[in-house]
Amino acid sequence: MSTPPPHAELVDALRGRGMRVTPQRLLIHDALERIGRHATADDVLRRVRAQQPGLSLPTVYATLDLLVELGAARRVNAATGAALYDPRTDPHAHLVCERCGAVEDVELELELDEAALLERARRAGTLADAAEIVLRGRCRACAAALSAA
Amino acid sequence: MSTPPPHAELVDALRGRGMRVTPQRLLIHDALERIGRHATADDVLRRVRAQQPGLSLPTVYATLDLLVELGAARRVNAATGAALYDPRTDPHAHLVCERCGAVEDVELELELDEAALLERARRAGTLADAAEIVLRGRCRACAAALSAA
DNA sequence: GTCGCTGCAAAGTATTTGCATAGCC
DNA sequence: GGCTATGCAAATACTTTGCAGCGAC
Repeated sequence: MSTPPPHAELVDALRGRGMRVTPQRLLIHDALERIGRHATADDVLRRVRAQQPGLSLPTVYATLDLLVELGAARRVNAATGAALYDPRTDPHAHLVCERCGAVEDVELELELDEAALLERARRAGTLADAAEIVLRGRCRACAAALSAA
Repeated sequence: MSTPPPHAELVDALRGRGMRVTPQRLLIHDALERIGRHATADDVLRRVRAQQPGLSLPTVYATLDLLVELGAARRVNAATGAALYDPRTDPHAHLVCERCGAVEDVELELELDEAALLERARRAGTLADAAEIVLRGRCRACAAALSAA
């Protein structure tokens, strides 16, 4: 099979920083990847509980924040109550639907993607290293429902 | 004097919606304008307490959210703990300094301002009506301190 | 006079912290 | 075996809600 060694990158990143490779970290990383989209700490906990019943929410928070620091995830503050952790690390925005509450990915374009924002911030004298774009309005489904009415 | 009638726009907006013009609403609006930059609900409360000792935090939250709805302020989720309310309603981004915790304005450019993001989101089938851009990194002062070292 | 807004208190939720133990290195 | 990460519990912090009284209209 051509399956790459699982977690290879995460293990390397941890080892490279002298951090420990624990089953919790691997499971949480795996769970977020499998969910495949932005999820709350609680979502991740529920997903992992089946395989690791003892796992605790503080550990999930600590590990997700660690993944963010390692560049393996992003934290999204949609202000929907709980923070979201997103396994996608490529440039894209999030739209919070004010009708149904859903959080949906929106693809950016080159000219207005996050790299351009970081570059702009640097020209303003800062050292920005991450950009988060949150839109509010109606998601595709709710927008379609509205225009049909 | 050329001083415009104070609160004229806010009063009109409230009346237009059949809402009441209360001293609390005028004071909170005034306080946020005077602070002139993003402030927490608590910042606003402290600012107003001198003139209106009885004013309560729930009223401040309700009123600030009302100002946002009326387009007289914007809510910024910097994830620094408390939400920020910003009297500036023109397109600009916010940078959260990961060294000193400060939140600083960053001016955008036409090509990547919020209108462009909304337009992009509409092309993706949504009905986005607001965009919030939060950068993370080092503010100007901390960036300068770093490069001096 | 009516109905919406305010003040107070309290609840609810998300996230972090402290400390003892377990387990990776 | 040392020292970090985990699990548990509790604490903290922000924001919202429920309800009674006041005041704008």
